[in-house]
Amino acid sequence: MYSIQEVSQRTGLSAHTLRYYEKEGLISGVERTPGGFRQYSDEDMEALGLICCLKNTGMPLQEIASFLTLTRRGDQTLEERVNMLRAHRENVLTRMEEMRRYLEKVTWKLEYFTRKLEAYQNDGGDGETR
Amino acid sequence: MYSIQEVSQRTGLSAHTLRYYEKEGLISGVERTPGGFRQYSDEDMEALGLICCLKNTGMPLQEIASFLTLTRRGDQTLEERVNMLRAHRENVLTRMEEMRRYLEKVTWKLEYFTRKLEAYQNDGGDGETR
DNA sequence: TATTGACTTAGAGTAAACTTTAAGGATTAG
DNA sequence: CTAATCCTTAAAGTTTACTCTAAGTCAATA
Repeated sequence: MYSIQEVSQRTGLSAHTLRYYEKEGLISGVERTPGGFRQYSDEDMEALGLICCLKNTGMPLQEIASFLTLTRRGDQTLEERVNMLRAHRENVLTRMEEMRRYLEKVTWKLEYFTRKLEAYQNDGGDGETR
Repeated sequence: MYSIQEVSQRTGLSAHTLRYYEKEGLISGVERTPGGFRQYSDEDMEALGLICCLKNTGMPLQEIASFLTLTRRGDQTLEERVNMLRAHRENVLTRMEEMRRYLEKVTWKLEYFTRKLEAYQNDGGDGETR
């Protein structure tokens, strides 16, 4: 079992954010000490791993919350979850491909500017304030 | 010369967004008709192309604005611009690699759930509400 | 000429994902 | 025991990037 601080360090999410995620329904059923402190189980950590994974590939928190709500409803929601993941995966692949194309253009621009800079420097643009 | 509607269609940015970008200093010096309507030149279109490119690779609008402000100051800012682009390119590459790793994990999860779903369906989970 | 529809501005409103604040209760090192 | 630290909730505030509204101006057409 892990305290909220430990979980924060392991996941890179702030304690604030962890509570926020709980409020938003991303995680639920986190155990508490008699004093009311959160105690995260390994299962919770597992779920948080998936949350980060989906978040970092651009899934909105609301959709992540839906996904994890389905997970809690058990195997009868497997098909829906598979569909969600499949759609998400396609989206990510599309975005990555788009990104790759845009990055190519950035690379060309960079090369163009680099050549232009060299020309400018060789041409006496350096420090010559005459 | 293009009207704001034409530019909107060509760039995929709404007319609202185009005016917003102007207000935020991303573009400037857009010509006007006697009546005050915006008339975008090919140069403006060129700049908008770069803006979209940088935006779609995740550069914040503020930074894009800085970049284009430097561009307007001319060749003496070439070095700074090259540095910005280089740094941006590195960031994008890093993010893409991170993305790739996260997507891999999503793919595993998807495969795992798919197998689990098949097992569930073959096991009579289909419509049997008994 | 009248009307439709696109354009103008300033400024308010929205959505997502936090982040901070306020006010106070619990736990632990010394 | 007590100070320091960590925890609690509810709610307000922040940032980014739009998006919309209101009130009015301009242009083309029937």
